[in-house]
Amino acid sequence: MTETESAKTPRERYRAQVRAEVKERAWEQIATAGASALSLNAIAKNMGMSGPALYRYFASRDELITELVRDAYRSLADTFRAVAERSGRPDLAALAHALRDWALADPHRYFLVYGTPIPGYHAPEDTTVITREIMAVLLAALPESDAPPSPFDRALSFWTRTHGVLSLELAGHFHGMDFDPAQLFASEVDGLRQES
Amino acid sequence: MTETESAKTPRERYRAQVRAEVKERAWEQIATAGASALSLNAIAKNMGMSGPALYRYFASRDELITELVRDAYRSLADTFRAVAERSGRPDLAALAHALRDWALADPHRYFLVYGTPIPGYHAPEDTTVITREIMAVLLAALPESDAPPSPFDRALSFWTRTHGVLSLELAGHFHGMDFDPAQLFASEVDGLRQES
DNA sequence: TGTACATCAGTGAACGCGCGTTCACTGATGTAC
DNA sequence: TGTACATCAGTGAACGCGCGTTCACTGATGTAC
Repeated sequence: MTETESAKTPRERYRAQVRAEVKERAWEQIATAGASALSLNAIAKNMGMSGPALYRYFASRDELITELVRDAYRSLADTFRAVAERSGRPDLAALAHALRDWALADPHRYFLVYGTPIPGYHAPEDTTVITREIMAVLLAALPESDAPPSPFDRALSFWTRTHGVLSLELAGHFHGMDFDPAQLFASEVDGLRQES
Repeated sequence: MTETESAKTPRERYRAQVRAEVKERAWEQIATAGASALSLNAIAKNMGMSGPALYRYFASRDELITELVRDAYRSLADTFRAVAERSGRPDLAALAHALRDWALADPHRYFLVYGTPIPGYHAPEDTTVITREIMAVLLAALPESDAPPSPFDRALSFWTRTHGVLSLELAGHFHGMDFDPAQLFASEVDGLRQES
């Protein structure tokens, strides 16, 4: 028997399952009332358990949030990697499109990572590893050019432009304005090509 | 005696003063713990008053938040107007610079307006009047061009690009990356000119 | 200028609520012989 | 296969906390004659 995922005792499998369900409910709760309203007691009640029971699975509320943040980053990194692997040489449009889909699929997950920082909560250090992974995929889609801007500068522009549209769109700042955010998003990314 | 600001009874002046102080403390609290942690009781204690006393000045917590949101919008609109009046024909760079200064001066105020929506809270309808005012100043800085994009489209790009840099910068996503956000900000706004 | 009354700011007690977290305990599940 | 023991999931009670909000009340400020 090797040390694979499946080499788990029934108890370990059960633990993993409960942890997963807690996180699922946590996401539901975040989607309803936002990240700052995340409550272990409410999640427990929702699962038909008593509050203290969850302390078998998460040391504290902060640890749960940290897990969610990590999962969100991981999910985005996987999405980017999938795009890169599908198309041999990924182009910016494909990555942008994937990012937008990822954000729209779960706006609260997006805001958990890229929104207003949660007061008193500090993201774990190791997320920088994942962000570098995301950045690496992006840089691979940006071949070195003769003149400035450098690939790194263009990657930054990609990042700020996409988030500019997404954060305003998801926060509802385009409500009542008669235009298509998807088109604005696309043209902002497209503009990256023909700039000096 | 005319119906001017100064034609207030001492009691009215006192009320206005206390309301102002409550809001001041509210901003301090937001700066420390974020908008979702805003608490009337804590503000009252901070002012050396009992909690219920504030209900003479604000009908509810939501009304206080609404006031703060309105003041924040108002402040930005005034900033924009001041730029427009100072320079006869305001250019984008000046407006962008003013926006950035405004955001950096009080990141929490920025996030209250443009950050992750506060769960369960809905901004008052009349803020759209102020946002239109801001948009009008911006459009005045963008003369009609022969070819697309239209001034409106360029105003949108201005808006999303500036917020893209600002929201990522203020949320700390540039930490540890070796570059100057101010320069990125400037070059993003600058790029608006030379695009198709 | 003085008195009688109305207005209004602020208090303390109370209500009902939910939070994170600790703790001693019960009962079920797994392990060793 | 059966028994003895260890491990661990989950419970209910409790602690201390703070919240928004209502209410009956006191005392100070302003108004009318």
